[in-house]
Amino acid sequence: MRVTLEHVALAAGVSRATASRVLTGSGPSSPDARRRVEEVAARLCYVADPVARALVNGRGTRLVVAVSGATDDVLRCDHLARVVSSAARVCAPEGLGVAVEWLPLSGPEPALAGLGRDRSIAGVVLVNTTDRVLAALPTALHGRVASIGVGTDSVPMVDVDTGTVAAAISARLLAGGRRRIAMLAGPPWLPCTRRPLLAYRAAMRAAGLPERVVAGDFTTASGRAGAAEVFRRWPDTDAVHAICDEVALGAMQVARRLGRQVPADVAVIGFDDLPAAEFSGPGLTTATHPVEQIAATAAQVALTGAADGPQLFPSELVLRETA
Amino acid sequence: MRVTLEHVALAAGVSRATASRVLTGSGPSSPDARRRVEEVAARLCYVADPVARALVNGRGTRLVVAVSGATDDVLRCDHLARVVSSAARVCAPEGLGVAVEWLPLSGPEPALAGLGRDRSIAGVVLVNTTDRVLAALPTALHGRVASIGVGTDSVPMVDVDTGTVAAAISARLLAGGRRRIAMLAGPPWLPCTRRPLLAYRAAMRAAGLPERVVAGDFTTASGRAGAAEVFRRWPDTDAVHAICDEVALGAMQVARRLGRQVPADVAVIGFDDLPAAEFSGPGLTTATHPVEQIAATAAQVALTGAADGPQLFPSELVLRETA
DNA sequence: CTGTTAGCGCGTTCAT
DNA sequence: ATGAACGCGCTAACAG
Repeated sequence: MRVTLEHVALAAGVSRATASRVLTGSGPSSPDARRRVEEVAARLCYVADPVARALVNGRGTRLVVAVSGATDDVLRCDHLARVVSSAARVCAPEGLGVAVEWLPLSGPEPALAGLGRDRSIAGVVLVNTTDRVLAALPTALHGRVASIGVGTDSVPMVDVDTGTVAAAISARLLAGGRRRIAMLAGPPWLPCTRRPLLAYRAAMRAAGLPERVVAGDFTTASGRAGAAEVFRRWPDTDAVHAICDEVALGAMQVARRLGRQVPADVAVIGFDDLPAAEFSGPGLTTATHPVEQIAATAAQVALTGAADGPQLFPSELVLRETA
Repeated sequence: MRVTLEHVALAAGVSRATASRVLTGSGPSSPDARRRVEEVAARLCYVADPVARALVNGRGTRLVVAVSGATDDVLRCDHLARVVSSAARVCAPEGLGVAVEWLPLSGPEPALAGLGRDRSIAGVVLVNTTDRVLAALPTALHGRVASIGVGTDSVPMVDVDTGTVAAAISARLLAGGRRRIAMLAGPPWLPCTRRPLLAYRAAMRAAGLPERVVAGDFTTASGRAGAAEVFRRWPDTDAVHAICDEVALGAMQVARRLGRQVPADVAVIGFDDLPAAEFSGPGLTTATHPVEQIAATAAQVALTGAADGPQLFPSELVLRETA
């Protein structure tokens, strides 16, 4: 039934070792043997068992996407789904699968330590990494880990260039005559959200304008709560810079409910360029986020260990009607 | 460095076999031995290597999500991402990973046959299954496959109850006074899209109304093209029943571009309840689609082989402004 | 109930 | 250049 290396070697009249050398391309082999083995392998549709292969060379069979968050609800978000799916596409050709793991924000770190011990793990992609996780990263993982968002000297990072695009967003709002600009920022414990926040602050300082910052997370509920707080504390706010589209969409709902016209009274800009941004009425001005490309790169880096310094992908403004 | 079963057995003063029996719970073991082994395993943070385990009992290390489609772009869609991510959540605790594979619509079937041969595959979840794939399914996969959409006697199916909800959608449109109702249907080669189509036809027939069907796929581009064709062939159309939200959103764009008011002139109903449906202006009336739940169930079935007949999950209408 | 033995399928030393 | 032998970590069959 199952065609193994043994069958191939037997049919080709060589030993398993020779057949292995030919098929993996490692080690010497005579042109004659090579031809025969390859012919037999093709005819028998032989494919090496990734499991046995992983066992012997200890490379593991799966890439783990590890997500930090307060609860394991973080495993349920659409953004993560895109990351996982994209990683799965780059893993499939190697015979590898993708798994997801939740890294709690606080409490002991059994999950993280477990990743270092698990021999079946070929690589780890960190998502929403915290300083705490970075510090506690098992050394056993060095060389086969990548982080989406923020990294360290020993863990390579991949992300979209949120700093540059956040500056462009501030510039866009200022150019449109807005002067009382609020930012709906990300969670303070999430290092990768600091870049857009710093860019916003720098822009406000350069323009001689006050900062109006409310922290939250990436949900529309957070957008609603954040906008409510903004308009309560600073009723004359004429622009909202949201950390992401979902937050922006939630903020728009509240703005309208409070009698503000968008964009006449309040301009809104998000980030991610989700499908919802195109179809919202009015169309949400936002910026692109190459999630799939970032995830694919992170997976490659985690698997190969080949990191050529931090990788920042560009983001482009998508101008619609809200700003 | 690496703590293996050998270490645990040694430290507990028993043989590997006994330690294995204790930890897997298979086979007899004295209470005394059990206590010692478990204590040592916990202290050493021992976790069995899923790779070695998979090699010996031949259960495989990954679940493959196999998607039929004209091109491998089907691996890039958001819906699939949700399926993969959800499957990954149920696989992770078992030490399994998830992979994705593209099954071409035509040409030879090396991909499908390869899945049957690959010993590293613990289970297969079919997505967008065609009759052709179902017919060519390797018997080696029997008992560890599940299909999202449509199945056969030997491959269990899991899906949302599209027939019932499509009937409810037709009823809603009719109750709203619509009489010239068009359907933007799915690809004819995709069996699982036949249920909503049949429900629509039955409703039209029962109401003594003519059918207006245009086939397409699940993209907004297809929604735009479909709507353009609908309004060209039947300019008096007063309602559009779209196979999914993306199509509905595209159709709405075209309807407005053509001077139709939504919902005054044309009612629109989609399916999926995507985030974009909530934020579109006007809010899109649609129906829920428990994608994550379906995918999780399909993964369970594929992994355990425990299929209690076809599983249909209910869908509920979400009434917003477009119908 | 337990320990010993024998593989699972493959890569990789060693000899030759 | 090739083949024999060993080992990866674990479970299953057997004998005690």
